[in-house]
Amino acid sequence: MTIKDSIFEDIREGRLKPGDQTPSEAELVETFKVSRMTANRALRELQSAGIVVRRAGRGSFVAEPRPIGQLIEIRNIADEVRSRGHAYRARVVHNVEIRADAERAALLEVGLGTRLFHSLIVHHETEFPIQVEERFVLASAAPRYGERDFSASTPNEYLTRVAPLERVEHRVCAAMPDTGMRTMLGLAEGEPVLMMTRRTWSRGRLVSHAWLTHPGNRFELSAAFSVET
Amino acid sequence: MTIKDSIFEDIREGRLKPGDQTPSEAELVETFKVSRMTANRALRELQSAGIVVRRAGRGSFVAEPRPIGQLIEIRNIADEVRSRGHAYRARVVHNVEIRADAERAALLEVGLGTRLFHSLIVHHETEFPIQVEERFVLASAAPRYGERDFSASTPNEYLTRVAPLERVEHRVCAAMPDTGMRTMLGLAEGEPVLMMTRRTWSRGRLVSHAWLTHPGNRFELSAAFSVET
DNA sequence: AAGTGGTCTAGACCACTTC
DNA sequence: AAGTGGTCTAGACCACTTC
Repeated sequence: MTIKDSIFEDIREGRLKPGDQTPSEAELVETFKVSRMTANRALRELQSAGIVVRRAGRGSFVAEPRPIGQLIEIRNIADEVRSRGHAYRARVVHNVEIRADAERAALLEVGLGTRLFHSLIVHHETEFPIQVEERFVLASAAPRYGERDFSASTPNEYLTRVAPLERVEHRVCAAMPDTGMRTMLGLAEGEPVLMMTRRTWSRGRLVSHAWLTHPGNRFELSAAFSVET
Repeated sequence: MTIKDSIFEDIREGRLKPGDQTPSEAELVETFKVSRMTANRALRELQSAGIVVRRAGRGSFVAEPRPIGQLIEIRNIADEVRSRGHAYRARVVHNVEIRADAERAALLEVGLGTRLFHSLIVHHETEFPIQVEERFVLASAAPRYGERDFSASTPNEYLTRVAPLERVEHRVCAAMPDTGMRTMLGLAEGEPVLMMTRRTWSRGRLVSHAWLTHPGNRFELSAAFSVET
C-alpha cells in the first residue's frame, strides 16, 4: 500500500509526469526494503489501474491520461474544453449554503437540516454554453465549497481534492429542457438535452449529487474499456 | 492464465453460479501443480476483475452479477428487461448480408466490398418498444450472424459468444428522432431519444458498429465504478 | 483444530531493450 | 554486460471463520 501510495502521490503532485519513468522494481526493493515480489506487485497493480505502463526490458512509466475511458466523465470540463483548444469560461449563477429540507435530505441520504451547499454554474466553450451544472454538496465533506470561486476552477476540481473520489454513479437520459434551462443553454425550441445525474462518494459517504445538462446535439459522452487479459 | 481461464470458463458455462465457492488456493495448488503464490495471484486478479469475491477465512466465491457497473451496457437487453420482471420481445425488421460501400467500409474500417451483415431490430419491454438496434457486423468475425433468429436471442448474445469482447466504445447523445424512428419507438412528436453508438472489438478487429436508440424519457443508462484501493 | 485468504520473503530463470 | 519487467517457487506468519 505504501509503495503504491507513494508513486501515486508523486504523480498526483506532479513530481512524476505522464511518460516519466517510475522507480524500477529493483529501486523500490532498496527504497522500501521489500522483496522484489512486493515491488513487482505494487507496480503491476498500478498498471492494472491504468496509472502506470510497464514495458519488459525498458521500465515502468507514468501512463498518459486516458483520452477516452471509464473516467472521461470525471475529467474536469474545463480541461476537456481546453484539450479541444478552445477557451473555457464559467458563470456562477449562485453558490449558497442551505439546510436540507425533506427532498434534499433524501437526495443526499442525510438528516433534515444538514448543512449543504447548492451551486448552479453554466460552463462555456468559447462563447457557447455547453453544460449547466446544478449541484448539492455535503458541507461537512467540503467545508469551504461555499467560498470557492468556481469561475476560476470547477467544483469537480475542488471536490476531488478535498474529498478523494471513491465511487461514482452516473445516470444519463435525454429530455426536453424547461424554459430556464433552454435559456441558459441558448437552445432553440424543440432541441433536446442530454442530462447526466452524477453522484459521488468519498470516505464512505455520499458527498455530492449533481445534474449536468448538455445541449443534446452539440455534446457527446463517450466511454471505452478494454477487457483485462 | 490457465487457472483464471479455467475458473472463468466454469462460471461462463454455468458449472459455477453466483455465490458458489470456487476452488481454494490450496486446491488450485494441487490441481494445477503451482505454488500458492500463483494460485493466490489468479484468484486475486479474478477478484480485481469483479468475477470473484474473496473473504479471508471463508473462501472465494463467484461474484453476483454487478447490478450497475461499467458493464451495464454490455448486458443483454433481454436479460435487463427480464431482470425487471417484464416480458421481453424482439421484432426483426431485417437481417441481411451486404457488401461494404464507401460509407460502411469507413465505418467498420474495412475494404470496399467486404462482407457485412446489416440488422435492424426493435426490442420491446412488455408491449412497449424500448430500443431500436441497427447494426453492422463484420461477416468474417461472425459468419452465421445472417442465419440467426434474433427474435429468440439478441445479436449481443451471439456476438459475445462467437467473438469474445475485447474492447467496447460507447458514445451517447440526445437527439430528435426522424419519422421512421418515431414510429418504431411509438413516440409522440417532440419527444427526444437517447442514442448510443456502440463499437466492439474482438481479436484485434473492429467487429460491430451499432446504434441503439431509446425513448429519452423512458430509459436511462447508468454506470458506476469504484476506485481501486 | 483445520481451513481460508492476506501478505511477504529470498531466490530463480527468462526474454527483451539499452548501451 | 547491465538493467528491465514477467513469471514462478517453496516457504513463512498472520487473522479470521468454521466446526
